[in-house]
This record gives sequence, structure tokens and C-alpha cells, in this order.
Amino acid sequence: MASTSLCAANTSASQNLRKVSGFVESKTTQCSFSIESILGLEQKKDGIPAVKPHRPWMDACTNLGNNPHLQIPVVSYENPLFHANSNPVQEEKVLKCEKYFSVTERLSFKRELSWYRGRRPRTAFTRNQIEVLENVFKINSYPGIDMREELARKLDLDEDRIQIWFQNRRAKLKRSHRESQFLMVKNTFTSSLLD
Amino acid sequence: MASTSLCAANTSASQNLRKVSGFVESKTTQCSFSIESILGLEQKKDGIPAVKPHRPWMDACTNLGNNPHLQIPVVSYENPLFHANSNPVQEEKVLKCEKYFSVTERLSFKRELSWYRGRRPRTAFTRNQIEVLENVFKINSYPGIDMREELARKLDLDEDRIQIWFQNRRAKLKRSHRESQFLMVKNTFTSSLLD
DNA sequence: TTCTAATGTAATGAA
DNA sequence: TTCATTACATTAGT
Repeated sequence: MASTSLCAANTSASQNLRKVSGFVESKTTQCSFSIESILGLEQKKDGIPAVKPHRPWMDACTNLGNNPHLQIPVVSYENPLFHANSNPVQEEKVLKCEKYFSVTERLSFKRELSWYRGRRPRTAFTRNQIEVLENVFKINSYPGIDMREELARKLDLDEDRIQIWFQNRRAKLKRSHRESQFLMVKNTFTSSLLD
Repeated sequence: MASTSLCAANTSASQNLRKVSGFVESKTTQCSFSIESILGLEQKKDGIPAVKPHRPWMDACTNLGNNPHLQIPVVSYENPLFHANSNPVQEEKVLKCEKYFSVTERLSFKRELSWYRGRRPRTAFTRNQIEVLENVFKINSYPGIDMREELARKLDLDEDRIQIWFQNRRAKLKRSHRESQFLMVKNTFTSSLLD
């Protein structure tokens, strides 16, 4: 496929575009599968998060805004779903959509959109940073703010990154505990069956 | 495949365990260690990832471990065969193996190897499964747990496989967005050069 | 080779 | 804070 090979050749450039908000293709809704029954089950979440998240790492975009070649392209979302509450003119279309899409679904579309726009670029820790963090974790898996700050200074990272790292690390430890416990229980169970 | 069905059997139990709170790690509440002292013991003595990966489909080993026919062969990684795709130097030896082993044999050998190395055997979705998943994806690319479970039931797949499929499918969609956007930007750029 | 299933983990938001 | 879920980067099977 032509576009594919072009893409492969342009990978590194494409990487640079990663932070640029993508646009969303119009999705055709025809479906031979009887999904209605499945979609009917999805009545879980409600409420729209009204608070704008804090995204300091996106400031760069607003700073270099005057160079047309560096500007983030303004994306037109042809799909009416994506105007959910930003464009009053499209509101009618959105209402029509309710026939076809549940609140949850439209919410998830919106969530997708916001993710396209505003997720923090994934931090890639260096081997040394990981090593230090792991060593600290062995001794104290709940470092207080002072130690986090100190680690941040020494490792040249945001304190926020440190905090998130410890959160994820604790989750990982806990997961592994749960799993070994699960295996233990299961093995006990099965071996008791063999008696 | 045997391992697949076994895994499916374990899924629901694993799901239930997911919500059970694991046991609490011992928290060293106050830390008398300075970072220096912690950093000081940075003599990479361990290097061993203490956390076990999550491999429910490998439970068969622990359960059926006493059946010699089902036991995992203890593989010595010194065997050049086991470096087949990771070590290009050994590639030649592998090619020589063609005289002695049929394609099928080497295939199952490879499968066994990857299984032993701890990676889940790659799931081959049927055409029908893909079709249904694609149809659902068109309407909702973020199916909640209920829909995933229902899909899993209807398609006779693990719920985990469904989730992973949607993750990968979203990544694919996003990638294609990035690529077409890149092309757009590039075209804009080059045509602006022609002015 | 390309495509994509699987993995590990950083990031996010709800509870 | 935990927890579930997500995106993202990467590995590896077909």
C-alpha cells in the first residue's frame, strides 16, 4: 500500500507530530450485527467532567503559535458527535444522534477527543533514574513530599513524575501480590481436590 | 488450543479477584535514610526484577505439573535453537535445521518456545470475530466492561482479548490519523514552497 | 515485508 | 490515596 510505505519512511517526522491533535474520521454507523442489545447494557456513567484539567506541558504550543508551519492545524470535526457542546449550531444534530448513540457513547467519544488533545507526553525514564527510584522504593514505598522533592532535584524530574511513578510502582507490587495469592489459593484448592 | 480454554476458565475468577483488595505492603512510615545513603547503595547488585509478570494462561504448569507429558521441558538457553530469532549469528544453524525438522515441527517448536518464555500465544481471531469487533468499534470504540463481557460470551473469547483488541484498534485508528495529518501538513508545506 | 496481538508502564480521573 | 482504565512505545508472531 502506497501510504503505508510512505509512512514507514516518514516515521521520525511522524513522531514529531505526535503531540499535535489528531483529527477524527467520520465513522459510518451501518452495522449488520444486532448491537442494540449490547449497547443497551451500557448505562453506567453519567455526569460530564466540567473542570478543565491543568496541562502546563501544553504551553509550548501556545508559545510558538505564529509560525504557520508550526501551528497546530485547526481540525474540523465533520462528525457531529464531536461538536457535542462546543458548537450550538450543531446541537440539533447532536440531539438527533441520541437515537443512535447512548450518553455513554457520546461521552466516550468526547473523552477520546480530549485525549487526542491533551495528554501529557509519556515520560521515558532513564535506566539510572529507574534504578535510583527502585532503590528508594525498596526502602520506602511511600516517600513524603520532602523526599520526592529531593529525588526530583537529584534525578532532574518533576516532583509530579516521581509521585506518579511511586503510585504506579505500588500498584504493580500490589498486583503481583494479588496474583501470587490467587495462584496460591487456586493451587491449594486444586490439590485439595486431588486428595 | 488447550491453554486457551484453560485460560478462559480462569478469567472470571481472575476478574473477581481483581476487586479484592490485596494485602497491604508494610509501610515504612518515617524514613531515616537520606537519599545519599540510598543512592550510595547503588551497586547494581541485584538487577533482578522482583515482580512476577501476570501470566494466567501459564497456570496449567502449576496445576498439571505432575503429569510428565504435560510438563514444561527444562530448556537450557545454551541451546542455540533457542536464540533463533534473537541472535542472527545463530540463524545459520537454524537454517541447517530445515533438513531435520518439518515446517510444522519447527512451528510448534517456536510456539512452545514463546510459551515457555512467558508470552501468551498469539490469538488468531476468526474472520467473523473480527467482523463483529469492527462493527462494534464503529459505534463505540470504548466498550465498557459489560459490553466487553457480552462480546466475550458471544464470540467465545476472553474478555481480556476483547479489551486488548480494542486498545490495539484504537491505536491503529490514531496512527492512521497521525499519518494522514502528516501528509496534509506536508502537502501544505510543499505547496506553500511553490508559491 | 506488513500488520497486529501482546507486553509494560506512564498518565488520567473517579471514588 | 487506590483503583481501573487509558495511551503509548515496544516486542514479536504470522
